[in-house]
Amino acid sequence: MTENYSISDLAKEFDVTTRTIRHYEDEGLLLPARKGQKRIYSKSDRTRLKLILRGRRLGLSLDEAGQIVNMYTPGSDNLDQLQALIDKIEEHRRKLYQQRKDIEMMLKDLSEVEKICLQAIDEKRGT
Amino acid sequence: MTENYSISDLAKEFDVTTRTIRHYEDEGLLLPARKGQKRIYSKSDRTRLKLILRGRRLGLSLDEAGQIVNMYTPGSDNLDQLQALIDKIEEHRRKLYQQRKDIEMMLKDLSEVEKICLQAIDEKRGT
DNA sequence: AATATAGTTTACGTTAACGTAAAGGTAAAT
DNA sequence: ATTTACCTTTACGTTAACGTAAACTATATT
Repeated sequence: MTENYSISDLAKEFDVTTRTIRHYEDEGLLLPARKGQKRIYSKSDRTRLKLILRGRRLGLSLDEAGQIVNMYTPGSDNLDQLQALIDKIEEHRRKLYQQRKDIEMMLKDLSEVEKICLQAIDEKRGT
Repeated sequence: MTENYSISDLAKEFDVTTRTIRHYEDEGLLLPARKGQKRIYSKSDRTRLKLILRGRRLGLSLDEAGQIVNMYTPGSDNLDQLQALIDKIEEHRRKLYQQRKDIEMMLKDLSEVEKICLQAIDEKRGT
């Protein structure tokens, strides 16, 4: 087992270009193994990519997305750093709350607009 | 009444630069009245700005944000266009659902990471 | 053996969303 | 009257996140 993926495997699965994936590597967000020249992506590489893309969908910069992903593998022994990490988590959490609020409001607004549209259509029909 | 605002009023309120607001005007997303040279923003101008910024926080491009805001003032008499608008609403709604899912997952992940951090800190303390 | 397919590196190009600087206008306060 | 505080337009600059093209390698298929 231990599932491996080629670059185009992942590109297809997540609907991005290979260029994008290589770019993430250039920026230090991914570091796949090599078999000769070719990149071999492990299950955990795939997970990292998935998390990065999730961050991007939420409007994060690559840098921010990278920081979030790095949270997942603390690897830090230092108390201060762990505390700093927790602070960052809290900060990001607040952003997510705000975003969720934005989404709820926008959904509500969209329903309003839709209602108005449907009424307008109905009136047209009545003519 | 009828509340009016200067450009810096809005800039302060929404924590953006005046440059940003003027840029939105350049791109046709805002069209404030003038008093001499100066821009005068009405209540509805302010609302438009608020909606645009909300869209931006959700990762929309200026263009997309503009389209959404324009939904709020259909102004269309045409049945087909109303139907098209409803379709766009539905499409955007799907995106918001996806985003909300992303947020929930990330919040869950953050909680996990936090838990691990706290445990690590606890162990350190135990030493 | 030749063609197709998928991979590689290097490097310049593009676009959106402003930043920033220059050069100036207007109105109130000192 | 001149300093202060905002406002204006014009226009070039910047950055992130890739796109795109060129030139090359390796493997597999016909």
